[in-house]
Amino acid sequence: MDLNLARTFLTVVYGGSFVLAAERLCVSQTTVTARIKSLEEQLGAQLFVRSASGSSLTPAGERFVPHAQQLLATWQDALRNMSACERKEPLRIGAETGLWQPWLTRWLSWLKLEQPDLHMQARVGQGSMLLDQMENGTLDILLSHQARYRPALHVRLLMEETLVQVRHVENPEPHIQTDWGEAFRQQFELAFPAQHAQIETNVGQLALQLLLEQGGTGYFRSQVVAPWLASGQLMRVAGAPEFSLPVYVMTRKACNHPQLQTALHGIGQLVRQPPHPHDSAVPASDITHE
Amino acid sequence: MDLNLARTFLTVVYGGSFVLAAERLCVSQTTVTARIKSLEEQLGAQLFVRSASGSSLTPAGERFVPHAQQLLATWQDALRNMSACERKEPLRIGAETGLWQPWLTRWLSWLKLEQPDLHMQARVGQGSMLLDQMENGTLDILLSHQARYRPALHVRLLMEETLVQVRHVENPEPHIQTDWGEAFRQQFELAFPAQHAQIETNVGQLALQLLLEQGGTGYFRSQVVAPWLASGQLMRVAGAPEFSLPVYVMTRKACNHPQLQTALHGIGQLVRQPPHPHDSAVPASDITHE
DNA sequence: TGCCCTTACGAAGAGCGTAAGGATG
DNA sequence: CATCCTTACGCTCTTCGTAAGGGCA
Repeated sequence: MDLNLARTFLTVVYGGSFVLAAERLCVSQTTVTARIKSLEEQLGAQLFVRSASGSSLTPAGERFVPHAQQLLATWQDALRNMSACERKEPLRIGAETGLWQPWLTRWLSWLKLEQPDLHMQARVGQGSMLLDQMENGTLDILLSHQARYRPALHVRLLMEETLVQVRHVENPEPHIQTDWGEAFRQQFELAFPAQHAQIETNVGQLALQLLLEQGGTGYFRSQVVAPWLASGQLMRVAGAPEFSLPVYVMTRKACNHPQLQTALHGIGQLVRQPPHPHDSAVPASDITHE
Repeated sequence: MDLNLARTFLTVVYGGSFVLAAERLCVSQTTVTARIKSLEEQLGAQLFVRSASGSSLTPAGERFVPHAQQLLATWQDALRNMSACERKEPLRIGAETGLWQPWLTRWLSWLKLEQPDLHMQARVGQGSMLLDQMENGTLDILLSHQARYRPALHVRLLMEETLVQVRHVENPEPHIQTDWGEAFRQQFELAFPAQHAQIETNVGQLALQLLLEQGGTGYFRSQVVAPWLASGQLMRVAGAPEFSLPVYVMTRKACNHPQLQTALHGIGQLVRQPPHPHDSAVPASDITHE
């Protein structure tokens, strides 16, 4: 029995439906189905009554609730107790400016859920500055678009995002340039040798907000702009090349923080998940929240 | 976190070494290493001090013991509570005579460990009789060398054992014939048309015991006789053909006993494991225990 | 028809065993 | 140098996501 099953069970209980639980747990709905099914088999009893309006507990499910709570509570307790005597030094996590949304934020909340008592320190900044900190030993783990290979560092390619050029439907001006890192800059200058941006920024969300309000053209991560492309507010610029934007996660080999592996595992999980409904379904509020 | 990790942890604690824990859990020793390592990573603390004379708890490990116990106890409690209101009808398990050792015995003890409160009924007998019971609906799950395909039954090939002919090193007489089932009998008569056995039995272990004490020749499962072949008490009969002996597990599709899946899963696990050290290392005592 | 859940299936990852190597008394 | 544990590697099974289907208002 995996404690994930108990957690999934309770999430369904609290939410009242598999769909909602899936969202809260950041997994697909079929995964919730499979987990509940597995739990039901192990317990030898049906836990939920499925209906068109959601799922409600059977008597057996009702009786399992306190046990599930106890299991999770015991585990949390154990985590607390263990980390209590461990080094109090925080796990220092860095992310390049373009990456804190949504990856760093999701990552931190995942970590907080998983290790409630973990002391962590999050920094957002220029890639090269953070890379220096990694080498200094003043940063433990870094999310960046640029990799720097050193004997003391461990580099892993997390994923490849795609940058596409989009424009406001009505007004293609001004040209807004986002600093997506050194590698992108080089590629971009090769593709558009004579182009000079009217506006430059180092935060994608800022550029996007400007573009939506004032009009303009610029490069953005395809996942991020997908909802506006769908709604017709933005459109792809015909003929503009796409760029690939790798994301690396780096760690110091010398870092022996006990939760380093946990953190690495967590970010690995997150990037494999599809864009969360919340992230794309309510684009307007996403922007205003910044 | 999987509860297996907690169970493994406690087994190591009680036994004092990874090797011993591996034996008790019927897994390889590297598996124990991996599980403990995983647990240590999730807890962010080292649990054992490894030494040449075994493993002892670190302070952190010491503190984790009660939590691990609590986790397992809670889960056992949940199982008890769930099955308490379930049908009281026992899960009826059958096995053909040749299969109760070692498979049925291991299976039952695994089930008892996994589902302490499961009410079960074990029957050993002639394959055809048990097959009839399956069709009658008076048996839920059956381990047999013969398959019978019926719409109401679900058949799965569990594994293929190999029968080899062996003889006592000094004395090849008498010829002892074990009834390994219908399929084997047919194959055997094809291979040895004129042969008539001096002694017939329907229990392999009985034949083996006779053969070891009195001398003789006969067909046995290769895994079972391996230790005596190695020790030189027995030898293969040159030129004698090998026979393949399939093992099927059958279930009634109509059976909705809540623990049926658990049981199926368990036997699937067991057959994938190598012959347990105990089973082959101490052949003499194995025999006398019967 | 829309919502909620299940089934089928392929791909990625986890778990486990074998074989070989390091440490420690 | 024997015992106990770890590492490396390959295989298998599990798990998860995508796509498609069923039941119920």
